[in-house]
Amino acid sequence: MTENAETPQAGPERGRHDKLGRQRALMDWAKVVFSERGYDTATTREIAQRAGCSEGLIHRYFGGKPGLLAAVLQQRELSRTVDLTAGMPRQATVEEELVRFMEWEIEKSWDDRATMRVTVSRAVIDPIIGDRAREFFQATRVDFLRERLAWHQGEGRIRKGLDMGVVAAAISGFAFNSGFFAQVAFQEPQELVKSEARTIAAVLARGLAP
Amino acid sequence: MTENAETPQAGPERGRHDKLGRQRALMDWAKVVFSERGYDTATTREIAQRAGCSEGLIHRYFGGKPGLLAAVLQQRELSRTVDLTAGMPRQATVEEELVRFMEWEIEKSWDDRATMRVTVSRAVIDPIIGDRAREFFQATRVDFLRERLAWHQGEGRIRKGLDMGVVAAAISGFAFNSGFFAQVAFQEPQELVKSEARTIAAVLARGLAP
Amino acid sequence: MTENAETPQAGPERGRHDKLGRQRALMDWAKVVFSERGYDTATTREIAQRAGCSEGLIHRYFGGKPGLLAAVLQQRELSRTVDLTAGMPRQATVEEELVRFMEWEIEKSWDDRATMRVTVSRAVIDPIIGDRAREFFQATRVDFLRERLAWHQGEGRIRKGLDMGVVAAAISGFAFNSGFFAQVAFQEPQELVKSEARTIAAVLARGLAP
Amino acid sequence: MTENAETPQAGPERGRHDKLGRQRALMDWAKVVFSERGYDTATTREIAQRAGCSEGLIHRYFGGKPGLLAAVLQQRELSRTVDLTAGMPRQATVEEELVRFMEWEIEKSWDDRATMRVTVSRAVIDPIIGDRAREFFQATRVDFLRERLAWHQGEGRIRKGLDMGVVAAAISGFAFNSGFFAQVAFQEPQELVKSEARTIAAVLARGLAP
DNA sequence: CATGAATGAGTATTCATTCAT
DNA sequence: GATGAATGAATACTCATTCAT
Repeated sequence: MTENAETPQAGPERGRHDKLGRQRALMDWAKVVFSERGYDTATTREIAQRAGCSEGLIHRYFGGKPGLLAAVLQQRELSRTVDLTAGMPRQATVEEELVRFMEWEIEKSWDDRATMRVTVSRAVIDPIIGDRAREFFQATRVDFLRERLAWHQGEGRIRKGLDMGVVAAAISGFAFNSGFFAQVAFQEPQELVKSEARTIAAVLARGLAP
Repeated sequence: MTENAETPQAGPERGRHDKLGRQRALMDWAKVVFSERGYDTATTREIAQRAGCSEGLIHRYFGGKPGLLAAVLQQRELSRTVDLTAGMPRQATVEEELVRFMEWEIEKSWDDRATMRVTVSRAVIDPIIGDRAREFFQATRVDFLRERLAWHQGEGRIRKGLDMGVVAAAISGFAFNSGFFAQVAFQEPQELVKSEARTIAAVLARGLAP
Repeated sequence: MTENAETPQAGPERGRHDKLGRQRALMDWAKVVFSERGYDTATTREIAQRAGCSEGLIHRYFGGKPGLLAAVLQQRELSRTVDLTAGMPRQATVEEELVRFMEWEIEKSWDDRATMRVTVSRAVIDPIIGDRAREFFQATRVDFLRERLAWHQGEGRIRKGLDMGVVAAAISGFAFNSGFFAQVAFQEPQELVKSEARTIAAVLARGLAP
Repeated sequence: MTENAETPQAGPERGRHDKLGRQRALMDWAKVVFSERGYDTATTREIAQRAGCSEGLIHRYFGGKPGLLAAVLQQRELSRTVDLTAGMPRQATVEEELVRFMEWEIEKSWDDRATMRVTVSRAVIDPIIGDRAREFFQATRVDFLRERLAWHQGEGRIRKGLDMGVVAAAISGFAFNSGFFAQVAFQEPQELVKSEARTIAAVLARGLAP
């Protein structure tokens, strides 16, 4: 739940050969600077300075400022998907399944709120980032949740006739809204957000039951 | 459902003295341009050109680009709560109530997509705008919905013991997500979004029932 | 025969509104700076500074550095063509016609050697400028000379059966070589160049005679 | 007539120690890249990449980009006068002599167009290179042609009283113009250029005859 | 010796803002 | 009051060169 991005590792010593270390430092600080200033207002110069290396590297390694944002976004979602699919065991009840899913989203959203702010702010405007963001934010999560719900449906805990794809999409959207909008953008306290999520999970579970 | 903001009135004839007409044209086109390009990427030149007047006026009237954004953001707050309370009669069932509420949100979000893009894109980054946006996007709607749900609860159509404030907040968040994110930002077709909303409304209504 | 481009008029007073004056100053100083440093090495900053106005104007008025070069080139050739066709009366003999033509080319090349240096240096490499330069350098002059020679041929001073188009092209090329290459690039003294031209004109006239 | 410079030998295998091979590869590709892009626009990176070795070597071997250009420019001076005098037997008529000379120039210019582009593009701007270029392009050829013409004059095929030095200089200039400018810079088809040259050779021969 | 990672000075271009007309 | 010409500060990106490996 801590914001690990606020104080990235210092980059490699000046002049030393360390491509990987510099790429990492650049991406880490990009997250910070982008989130402090917004994508447009952030300057490649500041990112490079704080990462402790030369501006040109941003262009050499990532193909410029837009490439850097894309790289940050990608890296973030890669690690998150792994985390989602690996880290969450199946739950015994639908309600518990939904609660876990929402809590996970809420916590993860908080962890990298910095990156999410920039990404969303940009996605709303730039269709390229928008598409990418949708894929990242939604697709993997909806797939995951649909599979879980379908399994519960198969086990007879959800009534037949409901399309789990649609339900999963809707619930995933709700979770995203809680995690990002309510919590990050509108700054509601996490406990409140989570409690709302639990309430709604209960209602939904009851509504889904046979 | 038509986008009234995409083609604002052309401003007053060039060179004519018409302060009010020019201010309106400038603000109308600012919404469009800000929403098309984002605040930073938008240029005062383009706004002025499309509004049919000179760049200098943006500074004279609004104190520059930030002032213009502020004016746009502020103006919007006036007009919306009205139609919400006025235009929507109480419904006989909870499901119908939720369906209406969500559809209204989805349609309004579409009509207003230009302004919403600007606002959200900024709100996500700038906490001050974020606060204002929350109040506007959420508070009024949550109040409205809570009152409605409480009424249904009083009528015995929703089981006791549930906090309608929490439920209303959650549902309102979901509606916002459908209307703005799914539909506007991620460009899903309105019919799909609405159909998802109806499905989830049914599930929720069932979950709320005594 | 003086190089008028070396000390252009000072541009308009700073801040004054004078679009035309600034365009002129910019073009005048572009000639100088381009010729002093070469196209690539010249900087828009220096051009603007010496012209006494802001860098942005180069982009607003001419569409950037390449546009500025093109503008300079065009203006120069425009005035030259007028000069050529207006200023040269028909001569009584073929030899005199050729001598006059060559001397004109040699003198004009010297007058704006600065611009020619840049243009040629660039034309050799950049096909766009190359094509344009060929048109300017050759087409108008070849047309002019062909017409003159055809007239002499009609008068019986040149033998039938020779294609005046081919002859004109060749002679024009030779003149260009004398005026620019020998004189400007290779720095041979003008008198020597002219005397060579006169000699060859005599030989050619004799060779063309019936 | 084939362009041997356009596809130089690939350099030595990567990482192998082969100083001489690398120097040659670097110079060969420098000619090509300089001529394709011009000196300033060419990048050491591209040259090194195409030569198949690392950028650093350009600095180690040649002392940087300017040094590489100097090396290219210098190397060329060695090889050309030889084939001129060796390869061309005396002709029986003046016209044939001129035709041969011009055709030789046109063909050589084409073969060497890469180097010529670089050289001319620089010579036009840089007086030092200009001087060297004149010596090379002109002096040797003028000497050669003067000797030939003087011989024809001695044989009574050219009228007395004409200064063969002046005539040779003029004709050599004309040949240079055809070979380089018309053909290489302005991209006229070689056959057209040659045919023009033949026409003018006939006219000149006739003009020179006693 | 050869590599390629790293540098930083330098450039064209953009744009909000000012101000002469 | 309205215009649009002019400004200059700011920015992403390039590239010759250096130097750790």
